[in-house]
Amino acid sequence: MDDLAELAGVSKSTVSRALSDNPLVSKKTRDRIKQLAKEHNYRLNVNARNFFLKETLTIAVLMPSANNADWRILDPFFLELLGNIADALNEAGHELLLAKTSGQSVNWIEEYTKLQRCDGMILIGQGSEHDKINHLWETFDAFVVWGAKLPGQKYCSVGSDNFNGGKMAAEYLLSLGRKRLAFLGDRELPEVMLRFKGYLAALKQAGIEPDEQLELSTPFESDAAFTATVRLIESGASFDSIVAASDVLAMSAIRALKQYDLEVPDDISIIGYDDIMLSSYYNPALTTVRQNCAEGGHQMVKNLLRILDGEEPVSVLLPTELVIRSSCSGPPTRKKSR
Amino acid sequence: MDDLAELAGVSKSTVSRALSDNPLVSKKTRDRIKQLAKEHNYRLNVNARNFFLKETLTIAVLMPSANNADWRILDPFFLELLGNIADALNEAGHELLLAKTSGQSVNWIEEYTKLQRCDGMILIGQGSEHDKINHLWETFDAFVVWGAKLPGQKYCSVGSDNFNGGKMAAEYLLSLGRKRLAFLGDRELPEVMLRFKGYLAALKQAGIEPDEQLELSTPFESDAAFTATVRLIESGASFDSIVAASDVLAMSAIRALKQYDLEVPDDISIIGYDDIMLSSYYNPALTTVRQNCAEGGHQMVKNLLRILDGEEPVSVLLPTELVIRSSCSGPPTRKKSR
DNA sequence: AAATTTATTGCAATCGGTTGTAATAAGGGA
DNA sequence: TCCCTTATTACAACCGATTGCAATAAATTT
Repeated sequence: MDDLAELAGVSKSTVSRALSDNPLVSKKTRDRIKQLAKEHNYRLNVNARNFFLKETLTIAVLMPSANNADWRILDPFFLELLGNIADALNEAGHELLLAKTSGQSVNWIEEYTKLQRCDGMILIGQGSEHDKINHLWETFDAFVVWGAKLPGQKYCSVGSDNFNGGKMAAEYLLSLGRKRLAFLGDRELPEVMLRFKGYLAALKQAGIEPDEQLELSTPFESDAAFTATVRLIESGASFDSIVAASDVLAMSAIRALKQYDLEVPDDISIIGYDDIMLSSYYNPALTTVRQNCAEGGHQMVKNLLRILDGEEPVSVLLPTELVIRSSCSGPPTRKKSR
Repeated sequence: MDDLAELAGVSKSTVSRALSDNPLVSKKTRDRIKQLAKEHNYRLNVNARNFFLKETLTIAVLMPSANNADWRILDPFFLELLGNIADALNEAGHELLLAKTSGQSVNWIEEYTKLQRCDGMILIGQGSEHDKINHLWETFDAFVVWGAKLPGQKYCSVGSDNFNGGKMAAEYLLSLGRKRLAFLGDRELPEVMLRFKGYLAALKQAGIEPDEQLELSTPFESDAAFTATVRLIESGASFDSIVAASDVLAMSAIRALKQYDLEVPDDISIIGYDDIMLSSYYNPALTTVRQNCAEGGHQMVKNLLRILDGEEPVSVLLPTELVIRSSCSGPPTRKKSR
């Protein structure tokens, strides 16, 4: 920069101001300096700048890591979400740092930010840490979480309207004439819990008694859903449809059903959640509850930047949308349902 | 840090050295200072440190962006790969910056690094930029690419043995007694081109004349593969199996086949590539060529760090592995194949 | 005990920007 | 023409670490 200043015959400070479009510098010299900078392809050292300004223009995204081990077993939905966050961040001129806790505690979030690695964080899913996160918020607020909106929640979250999504899914099956709906998903996760409550609400509204036998709570991991479905089938419990808490779970379930020669959608109808890209490619194409993750990404970024500017964030509940494809149909045609 | 120095009754430089385990400082004071730092939970300002040392301990990963527009339409395989890169980077104590070109030219790679945003880059796929990248390498080498190993290539790449993978896929179908193999994939991409060549080699070896009608070159985008398959079916060309250049393409193709009441694997067998997580969930479960993307992630990181240390990188060709599931079977049983 | 070597520690410059404040140049009115 | 106001530009301190080199303290040798 000193060199550039010399070239332009001005001082370093003038160059600095010129490059940042500071009106203290006359437009003429500003343009001249910018021109020179371009010619000599001078690049501003972002590191130095960030160092002085104490900001990083970087947001870290913390992906959930199942059992703090590898997160290769990630749901494609989160990855799509990540893409959308990246887009939104880019538009806002920020960088995206992909972070990983590897079993750290919640206040690692604060540590990490204070370390000046990032200006703030986006957490994907509050998991079972809701209380801790709520507590963290009291002293440190530079984060936004993707997930459920819980009672008494103080931090800012963005997520789909899980209760309604679950309700919508169950209602749809009921409207098709299905009566024995199973629920599949890990209720430890608050988002899933809400979807489950929505499912219960729909049953209640239809005057159907919930049946605990049909409430499958399986961990998020790869094959647990498959096994759970198999167990359900073998238990002999009667069911004619499944509300799954994610598309991946739905797919696992379908695989299990096929193995027992149960046809989807005829014998058993099944509805997923998320509408990941591959749902439409699936066979049968998955009827599912769509989460608008593009909007979600934008809202999270918007809120985080708002917080960093000292403004009030506003949690948002994105509307969910039913995407009807072919994995659900009217009441069982064959006798094979149980 | 000054405060800490005062607290410890030593100078700032001693503190700095103590915290970085410099043997110039006696072990006793080193421990004492570290202890104090912990007590007063002092955190080193990484930004300041990086600024001085001119390094960032950050590696940027550049994901391919179809038509320089949104990369929401990303193949899950790349996302799995991303996860593995993140793991490898973490082990090596580096951060992962997720970058996006948004239509910039190749030498943006150099710009970006020189800007001190990262120490180096990992490019996912060389796309059609092979020559430019090769040229860039002459003057700037802080990057590694995931992709094909091409003749005359100077830069370092890590990727699966695409030629062999393609060959392996075709050979498997041939070994099952299939004779009319179609190929589905975008040959503009060098990786796909190599798989295609492997496919051709297998045909040749089996004494089968390739048929241009069966060589579908479709862009990577979402529905192109579906349409291409439909066109193939409607063209009336006779084929009994498909070698797809990715699992996602295979899934699209299967959807098209189903629509025309062609059974997979009986009427048409189909083999994918990648072995993404959902392949085993698919219906039918996809027989596919597995790329070891965990190993791939590690190798890329290892090579990049090697380059940054001034050592020679070594391109690697990962062995591929055939994963047999149920989307391929012996010769067509029904007459429906065309 | 003095001299010399070796082990620690401190001083001060430095990285490459930004910005408050002082200094200078330009413009306007009397 | 001179003085005062306003628009530009320059000076220099600062951000928070690292490190070469000088200085001091401790240990060893004579």
